[in-house]
Amino acid sequence: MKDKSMILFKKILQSEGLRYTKQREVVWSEINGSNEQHRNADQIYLSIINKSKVKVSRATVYRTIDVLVKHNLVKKIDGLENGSLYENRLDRKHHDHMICLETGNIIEFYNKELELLQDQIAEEKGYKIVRHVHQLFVKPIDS
Amino acid sequence: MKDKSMILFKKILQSEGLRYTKQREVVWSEINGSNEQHRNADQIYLSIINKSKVKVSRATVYRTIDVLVKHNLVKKIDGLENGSLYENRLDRKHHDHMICLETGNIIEFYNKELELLQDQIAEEKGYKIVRHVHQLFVKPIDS
DNA sequence: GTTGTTGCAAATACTTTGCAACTAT
DNA sequence: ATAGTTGCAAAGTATTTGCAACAAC
Repeated sequence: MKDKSMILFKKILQSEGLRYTKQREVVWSEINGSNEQHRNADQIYLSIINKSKVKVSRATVYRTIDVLVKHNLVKKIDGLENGSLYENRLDRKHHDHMICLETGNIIEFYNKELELLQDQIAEEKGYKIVRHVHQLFVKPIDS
Repeated sequence: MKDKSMILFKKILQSEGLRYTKQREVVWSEINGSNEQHRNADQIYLSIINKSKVKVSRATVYRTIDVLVKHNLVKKIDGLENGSLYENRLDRKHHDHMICLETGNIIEFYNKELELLQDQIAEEKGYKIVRHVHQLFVKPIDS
């Protein structure tokens, strides 16, 4: 599994004419292997620094994430207050996010009807959706 | 109309214990009076500098927009590449945005069914929506 | 050996803030 | 007169970039 994802990553690097390096490996393995699904670049960077013996800089974290996002291994969540969050996308299906304003907790949701409705709205105006951002900022019902 | 919106703004300033100044007036009147519905802070600032005799700084534009956003006279559109856009919200009904990736054009849309579906999704998880961001990044169907 | 990659520090872009001068009340 | 407001320039924040040293092929 860890192996499969790394092979896939290598193929992507190849397809882009990029080299396979320890730094790139460790960035992808940190994102892909962590239970933390919603972290910013700095959290990912610090996590690597703490547990990995490989030296990696913030610049390289950002540069590697760019490649991962481009090839849909990682999803970038933006539109939040302070920078973007990143989540592993490999073997995960599409979903959007509900962000609790009281706890900062992030809840994932997916609704097929809603997705279809979106497509339809775009189509009616003569467009097709390339990507979308759908975030619900919420509070617990009893608050 | 211009008058009504300014009276409302004065009331809001009062309610916040803020003073009515030429600078604040001109920022709100620029946003409320313009046909341009999707501008960033700098565009609004420059537009004021060009046509108004009142001296206003960028800092004041940002500070005034904060008040306007807080009181729902202005909607902040974020999650875009470079900074936020602002639109007049007075006497306008809720809508979301479709952003054309080819032209940068912004198309507004509103779909009641979609709004209800959203509420329902949040409710199912025990939350109520405070605000939401829904942006469709699109391309023309024939491209 | 050649060419891509890295870390660093500086640059960038948008926005916020401290402060002394100014202005509304 | 007093307390809030302004403009300015500096600081802040997240991310990107130029470049010399370095590593993968």
